[in-house]
This record gives sequence, structure tokens and C-alpha cells, in this order.
Amino acid sequence: MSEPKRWRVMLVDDHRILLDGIKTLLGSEPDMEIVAEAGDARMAMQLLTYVHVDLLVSDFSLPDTRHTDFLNELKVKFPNLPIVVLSMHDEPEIIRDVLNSGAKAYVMKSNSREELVKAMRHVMLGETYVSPEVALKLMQATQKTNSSALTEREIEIVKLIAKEYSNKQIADMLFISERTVESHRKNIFRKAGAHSVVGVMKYALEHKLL
Amino acid sequence: MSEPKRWRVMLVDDHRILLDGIKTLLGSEPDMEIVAEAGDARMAMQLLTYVHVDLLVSDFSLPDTRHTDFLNELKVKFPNLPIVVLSMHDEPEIIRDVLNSGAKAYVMKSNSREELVKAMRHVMLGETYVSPEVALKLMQATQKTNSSALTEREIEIVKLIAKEYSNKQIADMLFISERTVESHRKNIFRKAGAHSVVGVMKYALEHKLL
DNA sequence: TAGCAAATACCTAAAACAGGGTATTTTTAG
DNA sequence: CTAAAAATACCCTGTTTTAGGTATTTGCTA
Repeated sequence: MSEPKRWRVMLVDDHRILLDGIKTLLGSEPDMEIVAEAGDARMAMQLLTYVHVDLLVSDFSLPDTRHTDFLNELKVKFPNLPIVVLSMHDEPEIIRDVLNSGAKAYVMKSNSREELVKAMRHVMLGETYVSPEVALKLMQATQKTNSSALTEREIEIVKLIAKEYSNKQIADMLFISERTVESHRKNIFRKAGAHSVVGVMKYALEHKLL
Repeated sequence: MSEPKRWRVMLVDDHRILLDGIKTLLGSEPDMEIVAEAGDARMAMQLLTYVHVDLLVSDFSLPDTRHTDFLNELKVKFPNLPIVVLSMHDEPEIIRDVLNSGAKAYVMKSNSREELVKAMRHVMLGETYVSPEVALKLMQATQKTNSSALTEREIEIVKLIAKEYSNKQIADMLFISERTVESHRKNIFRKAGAHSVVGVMKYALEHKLL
């Protein structure tokens, strides 16, 4: 009988239990073969230099790197390696970041094993894939005209407020008058619907300005 | 040949892939049998009312409840059901919360499958169990005299400050004088080493007071 | 090039806050 | 029962912030 083509897969996840689980799960798929495992980005990069891998399935959050850093490094060193990202986050910003950083598929950990396998097969066919839940989240996000209405300068000032600088200090470091800072501040308050710095901070956190 | 006693296990985790993985993993253990699965606390509680379960293995974070709420509810309704908590968090406060809320074991998702199985067996023998990593974290924590130095009342006031209430408003809602609020506030600032509300907010976030 | 958004700057006045105290009552723990 | 810790309350003073304006300059774009 003819040997079926088996894709050589590398798994990256710092949660051993999940990693073991996925390995066992994929063991029953005839066209997949786990040839490498890593618990963090460093180990993954090292293994990739001497193990031939057709497909990489990686956790979104790794202990030793920020997600997009890892993806960007991979894009540079192994531009043809397709990547499926497994994540527990469903925030549109994160999903977008991941896909923009070169991942070919985004699957939630709350999805079924079938979704993961489906994503892997799609990716091996050169297609990108996001699970239905993820697609939904992305759709919803495009609806609301997000992005805070704050201008660049205002965001700059919000960041300085978050660092506990007073109006006077901010004025000094931006080489503008204290009056100007007050004006910006006033506009920030209005736009954020805040009545105290705390409100501005909440707004900044919600809109990921910090 | 004699039937070996198999423990009837229920798995609770909202990440299907992990759940499927663990199920497959435990499939090879001769003394464990997965008899129920749930993706959230509600479903778990329902299933427990009519499925006989010897041991519950639950994710720490579930979509529909705060961890300790679920554990407390279990303690009331099923006081004799031993629980192994699987978690990705290694913060001592969380570990302590979980164990204080009645869980018999705490295992990290980054631990090996053997750890999970070991924890389950220990628990079935009536013992408590934490994986070596977890034990280490707990040890380290007892060293530093942690817990914010803030008193109950001060924490209460920090929370109100975070909700953007002014001293006057806080005074009104706590039925104390504005002077008193100012005093508390002053002490909070001193203890937190802050020089503005933003500093207090950062302190509060770091010490998980909000 | 006319128009608009953004950034700049100033004025005023009330309110809130920060920081320095001190002092009394209530609670807690030894 | 007593000492310490916490909660309560007030005083004072100067500073900062908030909130309401108006106005000029700059840079982009239709």
C-alpha cells in the first residue's frame, strides 16, 4: 500500500498538558505527524534550524516573548513556514495583530479539535483560516468605528498623565505652555466623557492607549 | 479477571481542545474513566445532579463564574466531591484562594500529564496535592510580607476613588465626614508611595484591590 | 486657495486635592 | 484589662485641577 503524505508538524505551547493533549489528539489523524515540540519561543527557533517542519502550530502567549515578536522573527527566518495560532483570546485587536504578523490561521482553544485540524489542512493548502467564532468577532469589530477619537498629541498627553506628571511637568517636557496642556486635557476629558483623571485612565485602558 | 476499580471523573474546561486532549490523555490510565464533561460551571452543576462522579477536574477560569464562586457552590452542594483545579496562573494569591475554597489539588497547565495524574491519584486517596512548581510559588510568597498594608476601610475608599467619586461623594456614601475621607486618602497616598490618584490606581492594580 | 482640524495659548473662578499637623473614639489582639 | 491599630474628625495652607470661555497659528486637503 502507498505511504500517505504526512505533514511534519511542530507544536509550541508552554502548557505541557495542552501540548500532550494535542499531540495525542493529532495522533489519530493520518496526514499529520508531530515531529517537534517546544515550550517557548527560544526552543522553537532552535529546533526549527535543524528539524524540517511543514507546519507550525503555536500557542498565542509564550512565556519568553511577545506574540508578535515571535511571529515576526519566524517570518524573517522561515518565511515559507505556515503557522496556525492557537489562542484563548477573542479580542479583535489581538486576532488582527496575529494575522497581520504572518500567521495563516487563528483558532481558539475553546474551539473543537475538528476546527484545529480543519485549520491545519486549510493552511497546508496555502489558504488562510479562522474559525467561525473568530470570523464573527472580526466582523463585529469592523462595525463599531473604533479607535479613540483622540488626536496624536492628546494621546501623547494621556500617556504622560498616566505617568503621574502634572500639567506643569508635561508642559515642560513637551516644550509647550501649561495653558496648552490644560486645553488638551480639557479636550481629552470631553472626548473621554471623564470627570477626573481616573476616568481618563479607564478610557485609556479601554482604548489601549497605554 | 477482576475488574479494576475505575474512578469516575468529570472534566470541566471551556477550552474544548484542552478538554479533548485531557480526555484522550486519561484514556490510557487504567483507573480513570471520564464520565462527564462540561464547558462551564452551570453545565457542570447540572450534570453533577444526575451523574455520579468520584472526582472533578476543573479549569481555574470558567466563562460564567468567578473561580471561587464555583468552588464554594460545589462545597455546599457536593461537600464530599474532591476537586483538582487545573490552572495557568501561578500567582500565590490565586493558588491560596483556590485551596482555601475547597479544592484538594492545584496543578498548572504547564505541568506534565504525569503531574495531573499524580494529583488525581493523591486526591482519591484523600490527600491534598500541589505540583512542585506550585509548592515553590507558595513558599516564595510566604517569604515576603505581602498583602498591601492598606486597611479594610482604606481599600474600600480606594475602590470608590477608582469609581471616580470625589471626597465629598465618598464621605456622603460612607456616612463619614469629608475630613475623615481626606485622612484616609492621605494615609493611602503615604502607604502607596503615590503623589496623585494615578499612582494610587497603579498601586491598587498591582495589589489587585480593584 | 478656502476651509477645517489640530495644536497652540490665554483668561477666570470655583472646586478639589495634597500635605502638614493633632486628637478622640472604637476595635482588635495579647 | 491594656496597648496598639484603625477609624473617625478637624485645622490650615498652598497647589492643582476642572470647567467655562476665546483666539491665533499651522498644516493638510478638497
